[in-house]
Amino acid sequence: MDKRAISIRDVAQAAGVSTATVSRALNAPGRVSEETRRAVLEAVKATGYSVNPAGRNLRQRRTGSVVALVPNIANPFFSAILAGISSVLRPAGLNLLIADTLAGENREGPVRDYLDRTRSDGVILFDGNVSPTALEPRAGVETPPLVMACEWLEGRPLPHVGIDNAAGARVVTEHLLNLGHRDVAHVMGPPENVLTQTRAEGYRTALAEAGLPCRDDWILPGDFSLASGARAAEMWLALPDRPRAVFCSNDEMACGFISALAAKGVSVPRDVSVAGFDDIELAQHVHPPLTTLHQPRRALGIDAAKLLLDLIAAPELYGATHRIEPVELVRRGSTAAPGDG
Amino acid sequence: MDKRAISIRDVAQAAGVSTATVSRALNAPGRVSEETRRAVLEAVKATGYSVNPAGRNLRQRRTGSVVALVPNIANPFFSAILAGISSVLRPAGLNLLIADTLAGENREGPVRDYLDRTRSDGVILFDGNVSPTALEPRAGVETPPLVMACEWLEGRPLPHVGIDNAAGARVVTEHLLNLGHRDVAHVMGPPENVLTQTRAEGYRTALAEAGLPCRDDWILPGDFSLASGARAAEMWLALPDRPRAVFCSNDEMACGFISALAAKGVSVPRDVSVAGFDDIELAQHVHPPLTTLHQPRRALGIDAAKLLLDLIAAPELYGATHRIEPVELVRRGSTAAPGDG
DNA sequence: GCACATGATGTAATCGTTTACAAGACGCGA
DNA sequence: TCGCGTCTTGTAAACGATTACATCATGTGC
Repeated sequence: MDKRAISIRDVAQAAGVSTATVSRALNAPGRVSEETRRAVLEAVKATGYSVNPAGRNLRQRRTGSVVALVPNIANPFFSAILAGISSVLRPAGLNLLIADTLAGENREGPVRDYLDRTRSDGVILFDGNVSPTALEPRAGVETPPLVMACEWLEGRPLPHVGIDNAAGARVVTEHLLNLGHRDVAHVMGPPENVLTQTRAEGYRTALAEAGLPCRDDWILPGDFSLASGARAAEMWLALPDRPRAVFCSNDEMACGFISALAAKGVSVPRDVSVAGFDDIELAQHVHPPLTTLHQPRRALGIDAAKLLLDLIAAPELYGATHRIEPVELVRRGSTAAPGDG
Repeated sequence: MDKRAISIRDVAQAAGVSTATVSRALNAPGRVSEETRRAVLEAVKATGYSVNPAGRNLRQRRTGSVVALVPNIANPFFSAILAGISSVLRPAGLNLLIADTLAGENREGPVRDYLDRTRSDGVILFDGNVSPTALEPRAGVETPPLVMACEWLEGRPLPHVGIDNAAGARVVTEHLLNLGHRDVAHVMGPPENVLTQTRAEGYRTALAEAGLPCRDDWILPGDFSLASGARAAEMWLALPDRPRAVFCSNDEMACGFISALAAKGVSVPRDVSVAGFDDIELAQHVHPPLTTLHQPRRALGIDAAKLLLDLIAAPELYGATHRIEPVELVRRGSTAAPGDG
């Protein structure tokens, strides 16, 4: 048994042809004769050869992998999306790399690292808060195609996959209004986040359409975390005239909100209706189960990966392509008409 | 501006040295004179050079990446573990690849694909149900170091990181016994799974130690899914003498169990105490919050990655190393003394 | 019978690094 | 002064694939 792994040379020798022919037989079967193709395939089987990606990548100036940059790997919101991405990438022969933008001190680091043709063939970026300079072209560094997913960068036309957040927020708010509520509060995400802003906009639009004023003191701060939802519940409790419906900008805050209320003996939805956004797994398991807006996470991942593959194949073809996945309101137990219980 | 990205040659030229010297200046600074080292670093900065991993990998016969093989990427149980892995890998200059063993038809595919030195520098395998043949050495293929995490392969001495599942299950069962329960049922995971078997063993040990018989009709089948937990609840309801305590082999089933009971008007923990295993995020948010055994998931990921790095550095040094993380019982609302409520 | 297109294959360059080996300079002890 | 180890550097050979180009045989149209 040899020490070195078998290479294309061994196959060539076994088949009695040159390495060029072996390569052609495997990658462009139409360009060799039927006879040699068979001989090569047989030699491949006999030797147990499989191509060495490092060699191929070097020659072809590719990396064979696509990187998904998420704000935080530990956030389970992304797992279904990553599964979708993986399901597209694997058949295409590409590896899925993951990294988080929060790793280390500066948010830019990982983005800069991977936004480089020698490091990845393409990037799917889930973080809309990277500094704009991180995406600037740098001298001597070719940048691979980039797809924004879920979040996006304001004022920068980049390919994007996501949902219509404003419309979604509007649907949720209208659901509360349709139940008969006239006083609807809103718990916001982190202020600088595009999702926060867009969802708040949808909320305001729905109120305006219904001819209702938008009261500033009914807009409560948050940061998308469970804890901030609980804090918002405290603020809500302290309001002189508590609105009987609350739309939280994401599910985690809605869950935190509900559980903090439960601890204070306030009943949902009898005393207050609470709705969320995202339809994370937790949403259907809290008590009461959460009314929320469903994001098709696996489909989003699949879309993002497909779009990226298209861009890799033909970088110039696409301007700022957008793919918007449809969303759906999921009515569960956490919302009800003001009188009900 | 040149078309081709800048390579080590450009740096060599700018610094007036050979490429070998540039390489040494960057990778083994002690082996060049202080003077040339400075010149090289300056040239690097001036040109904006960064090493091309494909070239390096080819020469060094490495891939620069480690792959985590999970049964199912979409399962959020793994996200915190992956975050832990990533936090160790990144500083070490390694990429984290993820793939699932369920992708495609055969469970072996991805394992075979990545268990190859030309494909990955190391593998962390979370699936204990891969066919043993998938790990067999193959002619012409060098296998990279492999670390089993969470699950393991019976009768095969492989490096492993995880917890003591038998002891954990025993602690949970003892908790129920200490509350005063004498009748404790058990909901099992998929029969062929090592975790299922080991946790069941811990359950039986605890019963035996307490001098209690282990009744076969109180051992209910399941498959680790929420739905199977709900089905187990139906079976429990149908039992002639319902045991007043149930230990579910994982949290998902415990949650399914509880919510199915709630639908039937059975109250937890008043009518029956329910405990789980894992302490997934959901556990603290169901109603009532679940008593369970906490697995330090991030720490497990960190451990697995560190062990793998050690193995990569010195493959021969380690036999079947095991690293066992301590676990902890988390008492929440789902368990109580038989009389309470 | 000739010019030329077509198809199949081999030769060798190339991708960008690292590193074995060699070589020159220098200092030091005998 | 000579021999030898140590430092520093350069030359060139890998690593393993793909592919531009050349070559040669064969077939086709006139």
